[in-house]
Amino acid sequence: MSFTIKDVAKKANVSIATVSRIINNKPGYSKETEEKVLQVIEELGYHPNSIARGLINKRTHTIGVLVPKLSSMIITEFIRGIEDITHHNGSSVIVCHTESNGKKTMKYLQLLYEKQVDGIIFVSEELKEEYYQFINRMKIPIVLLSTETYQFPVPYVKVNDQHAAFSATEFLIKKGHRNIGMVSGNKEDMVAGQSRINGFMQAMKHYQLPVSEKHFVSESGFGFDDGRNGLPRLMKQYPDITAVFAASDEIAFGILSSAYTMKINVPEQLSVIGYDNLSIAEMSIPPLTTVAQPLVEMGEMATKMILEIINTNQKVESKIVAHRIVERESVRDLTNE
Amino acid sequence: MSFTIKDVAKKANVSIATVSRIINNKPGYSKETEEKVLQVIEELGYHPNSIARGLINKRTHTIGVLVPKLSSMIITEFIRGIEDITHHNGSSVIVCHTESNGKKTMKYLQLLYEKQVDGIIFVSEELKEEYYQFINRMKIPIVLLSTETYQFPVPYVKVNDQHAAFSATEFLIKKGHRNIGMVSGNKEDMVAGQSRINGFMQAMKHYQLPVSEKHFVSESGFGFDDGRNGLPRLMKQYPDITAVFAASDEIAFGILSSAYTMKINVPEQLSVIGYDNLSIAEMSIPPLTTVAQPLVEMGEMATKMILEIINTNQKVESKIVAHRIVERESVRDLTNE
DNA sequence: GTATAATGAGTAAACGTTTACGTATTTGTA
DNA sequence: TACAAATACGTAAACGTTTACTCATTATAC
Repeated sequence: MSFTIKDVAKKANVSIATVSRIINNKPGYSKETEEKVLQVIEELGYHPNSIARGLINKRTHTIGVLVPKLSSMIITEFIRGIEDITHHNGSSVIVCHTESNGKKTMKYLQLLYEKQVDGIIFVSEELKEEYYQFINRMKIPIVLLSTETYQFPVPYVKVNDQHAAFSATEFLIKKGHRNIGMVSGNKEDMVAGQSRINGFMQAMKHYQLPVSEKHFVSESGFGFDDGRNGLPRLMKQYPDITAVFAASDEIAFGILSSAYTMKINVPEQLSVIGYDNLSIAEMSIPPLTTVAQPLVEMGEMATKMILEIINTNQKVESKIVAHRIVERESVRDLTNE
Repeated sequence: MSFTIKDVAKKANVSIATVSRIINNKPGYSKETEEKVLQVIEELGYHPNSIARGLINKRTHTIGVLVPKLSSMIITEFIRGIEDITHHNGSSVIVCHTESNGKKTMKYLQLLYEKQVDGIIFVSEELKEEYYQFINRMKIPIVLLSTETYQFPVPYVKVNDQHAAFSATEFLIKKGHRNIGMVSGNKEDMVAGQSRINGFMQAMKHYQLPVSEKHFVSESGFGFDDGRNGLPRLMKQYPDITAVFAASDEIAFGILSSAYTMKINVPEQLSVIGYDNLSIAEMSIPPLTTVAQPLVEMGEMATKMILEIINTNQKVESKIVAHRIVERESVRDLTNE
């Protein structure tokens, strides 16, 4: 293998304690010894072994991230924010995708514990009791990202889904649309399911528009294919429709694609609003109007929170972050026509 | 903190050596002790500390991945393959994005060494001498993904870029196109720059088509904006163009978007072929014809290779993987018209 | 000049494992 | 029955650090 602190100590004719003090900037050595040791370190190309450090310090400078699936673009953006902050703080990240599978999640939780991560960011998924108990027993700090819990004292950062869905729907209404449908993802989904539907309904009711079964289509997930399948079904049960609220940008892309093959022009014949503001939302044709979650920033915030808990050992407050509508070209304005 | 092997040993009235043997399936204990110990482990919820294990075993079951930037979608797909195999092998991954910055790269290389990763996958970037020297001195196994080196004895997995670019161009030619342009990314890029241009030129020459300055436009990168900017420039210097080869799918999306705003119909007025076959290539409008690199599989292969090096301590062979054309709807067939 | 404090350094224990080695007990063999 | 071999365990060293303690030397104060 390569050199250890012992080699440095020997070559510099000092004790390992002194070397340790020097590389950690703890007092207790003279200018000359410092220089000598530093030079030896340089010569040898010595780098301290952080595994050994971790063992004694109980800090591994690693944080674990649990995500449902890696393929989802929204996850990618969260991770971007997370890795950014983590690396800026001299730590690194281990990402695990659970595929929303309880067994797998527990397995990864154990893995992360065994690897002694300093903290965990739990993303876009329900924090089940079993998970919480484990994390709690093992005393691993945790924060939730894009999900929440009423049951356990765990801080989170997310947008208010119902409110955001309300805003999206309201936006459509204010653009003069009356016949509005929704393609929702998995209704059972704790975080993105029912609350977005509720927001949609609430907006419709608030503006005294009828809302019934035919306005909805629920798919099994929040992906492209769900949108592709959803639109034809929705059009069939609700032919008068002029606008649709997609529960995610990926669903919206599916809708765009489906409309394209059905030769329905967006936004001339059909308006589409998405949810998330993925970075590719501006790349679609037409560019997608959507309700933005500040995804990268949310990742950053969650990371700062976990880091704060780790460093200060104190609780932090949950954060509801603001959403906003990003208007691009997929929604037609009916009001001034 | 939580329980250690000592706690288990004490509670089970055995020595820590016995406990260790049991959790590692090494011989040397009776059925009864095993049961007793296993039960205590269960009761206590004991999990071995892999930091301590790593210290003594010199295996951390962690591999490091160095990528140029995280935002690029192609990287995301590589990582998907990498994480999959890694996790299936009971290891985990630390991803570092270097932003193609030498200083940062060295910093991360040190980080990965300090964290004692078992191996490194180096993605889509030139392996500079400085990097190699470091890795070599530290004796960290490495494999290259989507990049190669003639200078150092390091295995890689990639497609033959020039060949693939040739195929893409040839595809266009066989569809009856004669006036073909190319939007290339950064020409300086070791891996995706000149060789794709060469493949394009080679195909043009092979089919006796003229090729000159006006056929090319080079941008600073391989992203969406590069495509968006590239198309107008290309159209200006080469108005007769009927087809364009984009050096990446992201560039192709930019071209699609640019064509949309310029009211140029794809593929009726302009054909576009991309490069990569990102998973979103089928989501674009129109769905993108492209030369496919098997991205996820390439990530998987690189991971299997690094794992093999780590486990067997032997060299492995580099792999050139096959590309193929994925025909979708962005290229017009001029031959039977 | 002596007592006291500050400085510069070394020694050794600790972190939580694995494992080489030693030893007592059991089993097998003749 | 006696002895060898196998089995079941324990002891202690090692992995590469950090750090509490200790101690000698030098500086400071009177």
